Amino acid sequence: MIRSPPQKYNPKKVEEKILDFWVKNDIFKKSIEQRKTNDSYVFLEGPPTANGMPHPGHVLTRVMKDLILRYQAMNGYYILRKAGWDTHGLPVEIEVEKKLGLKDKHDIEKYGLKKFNDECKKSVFKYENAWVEMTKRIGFWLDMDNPYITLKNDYIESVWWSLKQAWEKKLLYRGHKVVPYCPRCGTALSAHEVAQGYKNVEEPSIFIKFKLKDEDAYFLAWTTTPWTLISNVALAVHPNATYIKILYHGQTLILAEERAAVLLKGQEYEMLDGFSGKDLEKTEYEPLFDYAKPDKKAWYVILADFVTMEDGTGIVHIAPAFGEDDYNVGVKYGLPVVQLVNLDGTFKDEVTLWKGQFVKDADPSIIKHLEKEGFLEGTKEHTHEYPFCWRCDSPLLYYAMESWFIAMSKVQKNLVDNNDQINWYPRHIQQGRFGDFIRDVKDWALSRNRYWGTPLPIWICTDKKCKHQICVGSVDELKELSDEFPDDYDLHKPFVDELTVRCPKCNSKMKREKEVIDCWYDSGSAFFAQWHYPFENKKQFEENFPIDFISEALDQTRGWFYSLLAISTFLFERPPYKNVLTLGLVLDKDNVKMSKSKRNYVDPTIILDHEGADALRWYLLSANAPWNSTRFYEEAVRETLGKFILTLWNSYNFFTTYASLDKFDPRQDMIPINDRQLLDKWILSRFNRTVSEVRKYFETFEIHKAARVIESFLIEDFSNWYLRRSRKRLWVEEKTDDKLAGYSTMYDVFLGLSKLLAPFVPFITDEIYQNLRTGDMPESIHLCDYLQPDERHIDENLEEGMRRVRALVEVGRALRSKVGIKVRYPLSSAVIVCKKDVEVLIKDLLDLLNEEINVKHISFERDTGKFMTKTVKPNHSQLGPKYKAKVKGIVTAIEELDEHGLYEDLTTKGEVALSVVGEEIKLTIKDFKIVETEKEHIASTQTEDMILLLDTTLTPELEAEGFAREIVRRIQSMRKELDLDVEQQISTSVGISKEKQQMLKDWEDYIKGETRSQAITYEDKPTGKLVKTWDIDEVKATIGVGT
RNA sequence: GGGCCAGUAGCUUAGGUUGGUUGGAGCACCCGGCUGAUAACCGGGAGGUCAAGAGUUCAAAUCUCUUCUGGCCCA
Repeated sequence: MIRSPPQKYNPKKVEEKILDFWVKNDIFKKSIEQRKTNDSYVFLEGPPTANGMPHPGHVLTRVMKDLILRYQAMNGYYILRKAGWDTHGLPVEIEVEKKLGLKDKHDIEKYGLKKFNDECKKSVFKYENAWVEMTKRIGFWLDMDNPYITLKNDYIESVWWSLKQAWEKKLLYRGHKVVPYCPRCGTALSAHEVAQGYKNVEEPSIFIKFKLKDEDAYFLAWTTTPWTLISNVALAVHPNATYIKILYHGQTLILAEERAAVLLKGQEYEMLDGFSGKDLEKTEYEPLFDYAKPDKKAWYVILADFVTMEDGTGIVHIAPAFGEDDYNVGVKYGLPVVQLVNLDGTFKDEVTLWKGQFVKDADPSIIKHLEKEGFLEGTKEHTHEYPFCWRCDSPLLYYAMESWFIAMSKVQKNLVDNNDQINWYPRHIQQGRFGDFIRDVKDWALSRNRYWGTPLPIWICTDKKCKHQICVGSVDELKELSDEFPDDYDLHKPFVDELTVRCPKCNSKMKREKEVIDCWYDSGSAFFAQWHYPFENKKQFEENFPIDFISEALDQTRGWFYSLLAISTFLFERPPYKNVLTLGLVLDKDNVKMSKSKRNYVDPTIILDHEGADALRWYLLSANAPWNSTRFYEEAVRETLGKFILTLWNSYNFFTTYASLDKFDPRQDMIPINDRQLLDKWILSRFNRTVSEVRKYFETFEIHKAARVIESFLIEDFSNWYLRRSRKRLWVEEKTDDKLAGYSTMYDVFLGLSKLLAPFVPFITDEIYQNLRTGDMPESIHLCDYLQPDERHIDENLEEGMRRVRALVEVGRALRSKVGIKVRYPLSSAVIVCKKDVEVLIKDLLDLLNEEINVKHISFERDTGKFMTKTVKPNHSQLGPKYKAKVKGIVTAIEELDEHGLYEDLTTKGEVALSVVGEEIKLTIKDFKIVETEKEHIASTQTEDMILLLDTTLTPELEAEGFAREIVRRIQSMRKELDLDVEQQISTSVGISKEKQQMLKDWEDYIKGETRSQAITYEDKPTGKLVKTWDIDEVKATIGVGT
């Protein structure tokens, strides 16, 4: 039996009830288990780090993943939804350092690695509860009881296995490379980590003069990093550029001609000489500082192609220790690597003036010093992007460091091929942002000089002669090599470093390379490591590879999306996933990216409490294309609640109120669709079309479009038209077939709509479903199948006819408002002038039009002749050019003619002859404008190819009927004010003039019926529970309502 | 400096592939109507140099180029 739910919708209460229902009845588990024998749809959860609170961006990814998975599940696919946690890496260490008050790596070692890593392990799950709660609360169905966790021994063992594969393919090497380095974290960062942290900064850039050794002249160079000048060893020029020597403010300077033209524009200088870059090679100059004691020849001009003429002076200062280009060109020329900076980013002791200072902080003081020494030519504020550490926000330094690498450049071709096989949404990322990155792939700097991470499984023999290197690929292998290996072990530091490992060649002790690995490698291994492959679950791995669908935010493009592809490419030589949906960022109300530091993000739990998960989900899913950024703020979600969720609830409430009153039973009372009204057939046609569009949009992940077609179906078609037009049908006392047809249709639509919406808004849909379902249906909507459109119920002509009728209603109402006759007053007739085929489309739907614009009778005509008068007026723009000065005379002549006769003559004879100042002029219809005017008591309007005419005559009878409706409306509003039940009977007394009483006489039954009045009495002073006096168009009426 | 995405009413946005009547909606505002759906509904009004400029074309919000602004990514 259909119940009538509470009128007010309380999102939090309903959603918590449904959550409880799911848990108590194991619905999530059942939704997976019941599809166990079906084809599977493989999903991989990108593991979040649980050591920070979830924010709106995380909510968006989780909502989107859930939507797709629910959709595919309802389509019958078997989907595992294993949760995952990313647990290693710097962010965790930083948290712990803060907590323990440790300032740097030295502090950590002093504190003890075992204790430190134990703290890290604890810290990782600090916010796990908040994450689990959020995930559940928003309705993201994820198996959080059996997650994969990157810190587990099994997981690490799988990662080691994969590294050994790389080792055996000779892809792992220890290299020397200039890498972005975080002085605070004390570790190098990989390219995709650097990519996380570019910021625009405004910094001083300076022009410096380097004095030539054998001449009283200066090279003018430019830099944005003054602190690197101390380690300067060379100046680079472009071999093919032209350089000039000039006299400027009494000094001789050398710089690129092209740059001089820009920098010294409008200033006076004297050209002394010119040469090409090549001519300058090997020219020696004097160092700015004497701190460096290079072991090789330094301080001369070298040639380099990377010198640009876009900024600076065309002369670039070279410090091989601090730049990739610098390092490479240094190798070529055999330049010394002068390294005067400690690993913590401070100057070494030999730099007496600034020793111990952080290099970037020393910039202003260095600039001052250069100025004092006369080497500074000028400064300029320069805005550019500079990389910062993605976690601790320190500015990165470029450093020549030793590190372990994976030679991704060797498999670049495979990466490109594999990328080509992936479906990217949106498409442009494939060859754009991601493709660019892959085509120019750099070797992956894998090792990290840190503590909390998967240890690099490489051991090197300590014997000076042997130096044998091994990469360990399993726990058994390590056991084999170790003197002692306990049963209770933990594959982290310091355990792995405390093992005594023997060299298989010489039996000497081996020492592990002390680094841990990039945590992006951990998460990128998830597709096999989650199964402890290849040590266990081989079958499961094979069934779940490749992955059908992954989805994360745009910032993962070169993060997780890349690390998955990279690892899968060198391990299995194939792409790891087939479809990847890249999500836009979540921005605040002012279009600014949400970040902790700006504190501009909304706490999702507040919105979940106020507006609920469904409204939150619907907003995120419908606001924008998934890959576009979406603004997020509470008012927006509140609007969604009002517009969509509550419209759904109110219309559902409307249906159930009446259906329960009539004890509508879907098992017995359903009327076959063929026996229902056109209106019913129409909404079912619209519904099935909506279903088919929704499915179409899912194919291409155009989720916003899917959501919008549903929204417009619900609001425009179903709520604002179908239900509005069906109200009267439900208002009859008896259980008529038509009323049952209405209930049947509403039942069909609500049941169908709930299924259609279930993946989007899983709570309210299950709430509705629970009320509508009959015993033979699954116990939750999430155990149902998704809908297929039923083509038999799609009726093109019916939809087109209805569209036209609605268009007529629109202009009809506008017309009434224009002529000033309220809709409440009926008019006797309307005429539609249109073609035969249009008439066929709409003739069966005219009852709707009748009621909406309140006319007694509607008929069709092919032309407007009976109602409109056609006259003609001279068309000046035609006549003007032809007759010039005579026009005035022509117009006067026309005015003297009978205007009706004129039109007749023009249409029958084709022309009229006028005599103007003795001259005969013949005019055709083209020389006139045709003007149509309505005859008396006719109003006209037009839409598309249909003209609607109204007879505006108000007879006394019509006026009486309208007045009766005025009275009804007042009584109804009083009923409402009294908060009466729908069925409650009342007694009504009316105080009104005798004349109006007479008017109402014929309509008493109507008034009684509409207002459920047992009797209507006329009294001078009406009585009742509520008595009100109304002004009805200057008529005073006092009405009393009693129960 | 390069790449990608975007810029439409006060706000949120549709349309853009396939150029073609007067650029649609919603929120907010004003006027009117309707209502036994009270976080409603219907009609009307006001609000747009479709970021700017140029080009192609009979015709450009739509295609092309340039510029500006914002976002993201890279160097």
